[in-house]
Amino acid sequence: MKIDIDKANRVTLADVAEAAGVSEITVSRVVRGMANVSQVTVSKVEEAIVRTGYVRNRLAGAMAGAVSNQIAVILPSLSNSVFADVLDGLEARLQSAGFHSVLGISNYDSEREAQLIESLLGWQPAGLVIAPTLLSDRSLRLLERGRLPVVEVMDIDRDPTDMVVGISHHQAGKSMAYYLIGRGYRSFGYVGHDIEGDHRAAIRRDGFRAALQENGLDFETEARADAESSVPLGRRLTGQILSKGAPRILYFSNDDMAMGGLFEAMSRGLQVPGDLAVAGFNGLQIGQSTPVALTTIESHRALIGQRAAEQLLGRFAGAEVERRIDVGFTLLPGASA
Amino acid sequence: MKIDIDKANRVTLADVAEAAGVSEITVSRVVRGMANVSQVTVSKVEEAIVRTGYVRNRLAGAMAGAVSNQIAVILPSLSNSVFADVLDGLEARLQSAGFHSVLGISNYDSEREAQLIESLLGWQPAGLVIAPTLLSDRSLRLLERGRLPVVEVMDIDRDPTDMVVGISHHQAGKSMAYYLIGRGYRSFGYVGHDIEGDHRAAIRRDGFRAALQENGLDFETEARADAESSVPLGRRLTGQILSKGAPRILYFSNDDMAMGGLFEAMSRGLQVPGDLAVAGFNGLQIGQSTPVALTTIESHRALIGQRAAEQLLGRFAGAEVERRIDVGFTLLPGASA
DNA sequence: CAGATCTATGACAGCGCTGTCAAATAGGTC
DNA sequence: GACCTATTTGACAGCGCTGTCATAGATCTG
Repeated sequence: MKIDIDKANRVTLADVAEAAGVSEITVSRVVRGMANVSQVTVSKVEEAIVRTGYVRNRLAGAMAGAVSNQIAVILPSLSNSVFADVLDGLEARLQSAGFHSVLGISNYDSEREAQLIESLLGWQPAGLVIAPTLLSDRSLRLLERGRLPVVEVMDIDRDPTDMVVGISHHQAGKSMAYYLIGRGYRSFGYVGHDIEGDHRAAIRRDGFRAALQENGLDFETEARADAESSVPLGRRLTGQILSKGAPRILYFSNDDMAMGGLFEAMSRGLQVPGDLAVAGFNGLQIGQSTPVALTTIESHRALIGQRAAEQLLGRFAGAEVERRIDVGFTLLPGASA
Repeated sequence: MKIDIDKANRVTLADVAEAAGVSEITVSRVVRGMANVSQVTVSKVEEAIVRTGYVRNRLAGAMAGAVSNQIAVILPSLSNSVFADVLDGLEARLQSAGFHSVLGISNYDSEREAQLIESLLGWQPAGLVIAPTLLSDRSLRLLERGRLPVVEVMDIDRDPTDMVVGISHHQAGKSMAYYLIGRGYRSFGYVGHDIEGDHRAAIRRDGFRAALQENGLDFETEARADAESSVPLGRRLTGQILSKGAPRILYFSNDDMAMGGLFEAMSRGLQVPGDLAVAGFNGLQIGQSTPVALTTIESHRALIGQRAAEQLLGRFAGAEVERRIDVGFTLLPGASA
């Protein structure tokens, strides 16, 4: 389904040129803020632009000049605030440099992801930012052929096609486990959401588990569901675990889930961390405002977006930029574990 | 700052045409899935497309054919999950119809908003969706001149330029007040964030207050800050109010703030709703999972996005669509008030 | 089988802009 | 004033695609 844009009586450069009594190219120069136009002409043209109500046609500009200020952005989801945060940081930085993002949401579906890449590439964007689900071969081929700067974001645990900005989720998982073991915990349980789709959550869990095993430990219980992460899901699964004798501490796949755990414990009148300790991942603001602050790992999502933008901008400016940026994570030692 | 797209050895329609031994226009027809091409030719061309690695150039297509599948979307913020939800609903619907959104974030700044409109309009989008901050005259002129379908989203309390999808925030405020008065509350306080920027919050407050006044009541206390809404802010302001003798119930500018209030009360060992009752707005999922579920109003944000998309799609299809869509709100009677 | 009707394919122009190169004008120097 | 170096302006082609109109076969009708 496509639409006719009203082509009739649209104001073009030629119209402005005529109104100002100069040539098209001169108007073009003024519009683009180029230096080599006399002050007098600039004012004449600017006046004519206002008078005619000219709006720049970037389509034609991008076409003729082989430049674009659009950046393709592909994310797995927006209902998860984590990606909204990344997008927020990205947009802020891109926007201040005069770029716009064109969005695609893959819903953790790698076929859809490939389609999106192809479709968005068709707009000849200047760059691409993607939080990959599980890049299919087709996707990879498209990216390579694209010959445009590509930044993969979120996890740096695997090798990027071009550039990558994020943190090591494996390390994040491990770090949390080390911290908790150091705090004296020995009896662990895991509560997670759909790990098939969210491979980063899976990597964190693996890291956590690896650290446990280094210490001769393992998860005693697990509760998982094939659904997107959410507070109610965390609550429900925690309820399940509690009803069959819980471990001393629960590691959640992320803060949403952990908040659910916290609430379920509170509802049952359990003391956190006395009766049940809780740890999450992401460092969501809300988790730091609960009566018992959540022990979690701040994943600096907005910063990831920002850095991704900067990688692109650097490339555009012709700079040599690093292929791999680790923004690092911060363990937030709350009262919950 | 602009960038050279690698123009060299890019595969064009002409290349595919040559490879397939047909004319450009025939390839174009195949690419666009038009009916009037023989099956034999289609397969030849498809094979050639794969062989050459052709990627459609939508820039040129949009330019030549006066069609675009881009939709400009302008939102005040993304860190507020409310807008992320709208965007989520919008994207889902648009994407399934083959459209992409080009994003702009105004940061509640109406000057910025006007710039974004102008800039995004330059990409000749097929439509525009905007959650207006406070449309300046300049913005309005741009929209009118744009001659493209425009959907304003969020609040339907004022007249739209073209179409509007949302709810009446005034009514939402009123409804909550009526409900609470009906529940027997008589002593009210208000806790709000930056009302200058977020005029919808202001409208809700006005509605709430109007309903109070109809009953000979008014807010006894108010606490406000010139910051974006957040859980910690809600908590801090609630703290302030509580330390100088609180009213029986607090109406918060939204659920984030209300969650903060809830947590502050819990921290102080107050019973909710026994010692302090709490009401919010938005119906965030998390507020329904707390030990004491939040009394709030579900604002159906994803639905707003979805409907906005449908308005556009309807227009594109040439249908007569309503100018004003009220998606309605749902009062969620939680245990908190 | 002439004439009418489809179906499949192509030629051509042009969307609105900008890169390139050339020309005209202004300003400076001895 | 002759010559040289900016500075400012413009002519022209072409980016890659699609709308329009034309043409050549194929199919049908009585």
